[in-house]
Amino acid sequence: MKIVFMGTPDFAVPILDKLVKEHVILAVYTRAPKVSGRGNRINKTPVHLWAEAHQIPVHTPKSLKSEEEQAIMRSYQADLGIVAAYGLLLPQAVLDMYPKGCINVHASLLPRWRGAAPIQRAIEAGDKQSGISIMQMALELDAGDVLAQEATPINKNTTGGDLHDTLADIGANLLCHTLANLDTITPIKQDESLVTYAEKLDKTECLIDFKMAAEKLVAKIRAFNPYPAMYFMYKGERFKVYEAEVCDMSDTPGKIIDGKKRLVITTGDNAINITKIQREGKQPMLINDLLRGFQFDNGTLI
RNA sequence: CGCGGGAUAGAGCAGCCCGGUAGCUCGUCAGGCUCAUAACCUGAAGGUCGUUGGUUCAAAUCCUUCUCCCGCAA
Repeated sequence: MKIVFMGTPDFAVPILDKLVKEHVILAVYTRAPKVSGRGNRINKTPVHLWAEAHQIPVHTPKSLKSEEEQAIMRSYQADLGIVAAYGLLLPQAVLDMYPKGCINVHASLLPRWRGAAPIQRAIEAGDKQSGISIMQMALELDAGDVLAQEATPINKNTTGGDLHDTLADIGANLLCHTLANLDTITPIKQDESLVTYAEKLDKTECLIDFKMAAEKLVAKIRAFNPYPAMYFMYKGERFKVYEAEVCDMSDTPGKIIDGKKRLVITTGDNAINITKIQREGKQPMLINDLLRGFQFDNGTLI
């Protein structure tokens, strides 16, 4: 099939890799390059770079609402639009533009976790599984009829990064499988009573609140590993926490109980034993490595 | 030119401000002790102190070039 692809982050790249082998990608739409990163350089999105490497035309409109942009998109005369974490809303005119409509790859088992950060929110909430939903897009966000789903388990060690990679992979395969069988699939409406929303990740929620329950905190740390990463401040320095486990011990929340041979800090109900950490200016490392040359003062309240 | 931290033994760090034979914790290897151990004791190996040039009697340390890594902000 002839396809116009719309996507932005890393998540979309494995999907493109797979898609390009089985279909014709006429054009790629992605977010415009913007000033970002160290040195404030102008950086192109991962999808943008992929498209350039494959010599496929790239468009980076700020919006698809204008007639002009829609006319450009229409000129490709594609059969189908594919969307994977694009970041722009598609107007009805765009959805109607393609004979086969627009199909979206979403990283959750819809109707659970519609929205911006389904991968992290699923882990944070303690879900036992996540998955990919392929859906026929509707105007309302992530509300379209589901064409296919595939689940994957979330276990005690699954990080946000792990799940991201796994789902991108599943998404690529499931999308291609779905496209191959598109004519035989019966779309299924989402059960509106089961809808939940995955709030966008916010920097302000990354500062660890040690009054939280240990178990919830550990889940959030896992969900936010490796990005955006939960952290705490100690003597004016930021420490990102990548891995931690619940630990039986009770005291004033936020107190360093043991900072010499391991790092145990109390929480609202219990305590967490931090096992992987990153200092400013350093790579993430196991706590044992850090403690060979760096020590936390016992009894310090964070 | 957005702000800032860092590169020292296999790992993690100190030393740098106030130049003077490179150190700590751990790991590794050898030996010892022990019923036994991730315990303890003794000993050993292992570093052109990221790169370039300079200052100096002398540079990990002061100045300079470049490379790489990372935190913040957006």
